[in-house]
Amino acid sequence: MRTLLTLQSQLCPDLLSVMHKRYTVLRRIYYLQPVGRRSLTSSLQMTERILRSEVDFLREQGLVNIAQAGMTLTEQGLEVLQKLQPFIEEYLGYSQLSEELKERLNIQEVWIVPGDSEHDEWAKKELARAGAQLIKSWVQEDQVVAVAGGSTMQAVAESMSPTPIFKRTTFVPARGGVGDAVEHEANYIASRMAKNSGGRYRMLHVPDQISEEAYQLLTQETQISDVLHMIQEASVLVYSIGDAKTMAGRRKYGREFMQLLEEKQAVGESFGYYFDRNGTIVHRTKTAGLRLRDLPKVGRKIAVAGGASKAEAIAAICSVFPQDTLVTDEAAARKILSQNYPL
Amino acid sequence: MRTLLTLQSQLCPDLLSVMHKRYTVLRRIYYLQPVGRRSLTSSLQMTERILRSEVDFLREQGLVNIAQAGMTLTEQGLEVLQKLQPFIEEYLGYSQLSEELKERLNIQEVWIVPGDSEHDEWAKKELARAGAQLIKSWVQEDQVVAVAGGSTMQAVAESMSPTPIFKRTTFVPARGGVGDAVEHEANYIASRMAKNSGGRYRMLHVPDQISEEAYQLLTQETQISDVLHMIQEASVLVYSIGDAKTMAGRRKYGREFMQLLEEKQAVGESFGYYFDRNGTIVHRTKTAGLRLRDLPKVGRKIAVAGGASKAEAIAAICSVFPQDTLVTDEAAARKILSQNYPL
DNA sequence: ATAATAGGGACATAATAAGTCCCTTGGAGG
DNA sequence: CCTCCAAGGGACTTATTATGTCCCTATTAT
Repeated sequence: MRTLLTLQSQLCPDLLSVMHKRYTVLRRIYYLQPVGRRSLTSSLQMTERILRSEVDFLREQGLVNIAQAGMTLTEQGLEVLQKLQPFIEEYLGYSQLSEELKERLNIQEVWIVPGDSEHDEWAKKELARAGAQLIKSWVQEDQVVAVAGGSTMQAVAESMSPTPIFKRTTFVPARGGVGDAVEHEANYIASRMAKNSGGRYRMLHVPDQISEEAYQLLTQETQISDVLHMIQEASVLVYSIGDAKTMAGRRKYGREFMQLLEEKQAVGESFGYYFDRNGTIVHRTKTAGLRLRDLPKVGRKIAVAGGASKAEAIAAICSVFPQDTLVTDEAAARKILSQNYPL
Repeated sequence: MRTLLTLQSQLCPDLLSVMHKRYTVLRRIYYLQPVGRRSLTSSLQMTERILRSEVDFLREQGLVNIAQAGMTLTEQGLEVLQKLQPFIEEYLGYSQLSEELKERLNIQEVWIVPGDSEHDEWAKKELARAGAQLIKSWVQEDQVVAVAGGSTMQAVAESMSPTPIFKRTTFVPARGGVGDAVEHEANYIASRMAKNSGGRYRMLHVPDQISEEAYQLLTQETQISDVLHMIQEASVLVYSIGDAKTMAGRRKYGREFMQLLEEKQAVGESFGYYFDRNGTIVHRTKTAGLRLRDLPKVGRKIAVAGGASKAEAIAAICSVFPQDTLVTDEAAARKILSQNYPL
């Protein structure tokens, strides 16, 4: 069933919102029947005229009965109401979830996609698609978008599609390479995003783990300092959140490093910063790029992360710095809400 | 799955057609890609402007890629196309079916609802709902609607909903009682239709099987002759089709009558006329009301009948007199098309 | 009786869809 | 190398639809 709803949300998103609106009207009539137009409008917070058009339509379809005493559901209307309920709940369970998450994590905006992106490839694509759409809706001309690395970010990059605005958008890596596989490196992802969206990109080639002297020298190169400046002026930051266990398996760092993370109880990582469940930074990768203190200047910070195993890390990063937008999946959302992570 | 589509077809039918339209565009692009706007318009028989709006939307959703060389599907677009296919086929399989039926039976208009109304209560309601909607869309002010009897007609009556036009509509039975249960009698059904639609009704109380003398006397009563005149001036006739087997079980006629029907190979009945598979009338109930020779004067004749077992009867009645509208279900439609009933 | 609430009609206006025409660009073919 | 065709895209007008606004009449409970 989910499939149809998901497909429709791509092919005709209005369909679902209209369906939802009419369903809401139906349900409200059912609860209050017989009810007049005026009380319905105030109850539904619609303008009277709009409500009236909807009601006229519903009557035309034979779903509501409209008489002197007020409106009532017909037998058919009741049937539709009842049979539609599970679908609607599925459709808007997420918006309810997202409301709860917003409050719980103190985030301005939360998008939730169905499923578990950790185990379901389709769900991961949905997550990425949502992220890509969000970027598209937020970017304006001549802005810089800083992107982090990781497999989720890669999926986002592949979901980008061209729009005229992107022609004047520059994608930059939030930080230099962090020792991942090439296709997960921020540099690569910035380039893919630009490729798929029709935008420009700049790379930041600063090796990890170099001496302080070498670093200072490098950052004086105009090629590099230019990009560094762009990064610090980024209007949008898009990043994902790694969880401790996956990090442990993937990073090429040595055993001591893993022990350090374990000792300090790191639960997650984002663009090179490792944090514990209280949101305390326990380690930072030594590489050039966006620093924590640059974040307040970034206009929009979009976190894209899903899967139940990342729940703790997602919850924790909200304490690291104030989030404004989170794109996640149902699995992570429910896990976060079901557990009492510290604020 | 069917449920969601069915519900949506009630709650937001126009949006489903939008979905269909976009799907068609997607599919055509897939076949012809890379394809230009002009060739698409001629191929899809849309105006250029409309096609353009749709394509813009699809690009916005990241489903099509739009480049100098023409339009192509994105990976996502292909995915949506493929996953949506079964749903679309389900949604419009019926319109294809109805095209075939129109040609096969030489009917102007055919409506098909999902399922088998013989075994599925929900399907029967759908059938009735479609019938009721059709009546609603055809009736104009101050017209007379003649209705026949039967359980299907009863369901149609219960699916009627009020509309201003019905206030000036009169429902009359097509013929007098035919010895069925009260709730299946044409008289009762006319009254229920009027009740549920907000219209007026007149009854025709002429007993079956009375002597010729008594009949002549009765039809001179103004009460009765008035109604008879109304019937003969009916603008819309709504009737169902009974199949031989059900008739055998339900009628209260004696064994001789059943033998007669069997002898003459009757396959169906409509408003008192029994016919064989060639469309020859083999018996007519002796009761007052609409006669076959009145039919050409009736503006619109709507037959509502479903269920596989009625397939033969439905096919046969098209030879009895020219049909213009048939409302049936998937089961009957497929059965009719799968068999070679005589023309 | 009367006040409150019901639905419904009518019309202006805002928003959006659709029709129409023309432009620039890139590539295939002469 | 040039020409021409078909590609997408911009810009404007017109038609259609949705919405806002205001007011009317009928019913019903007090």
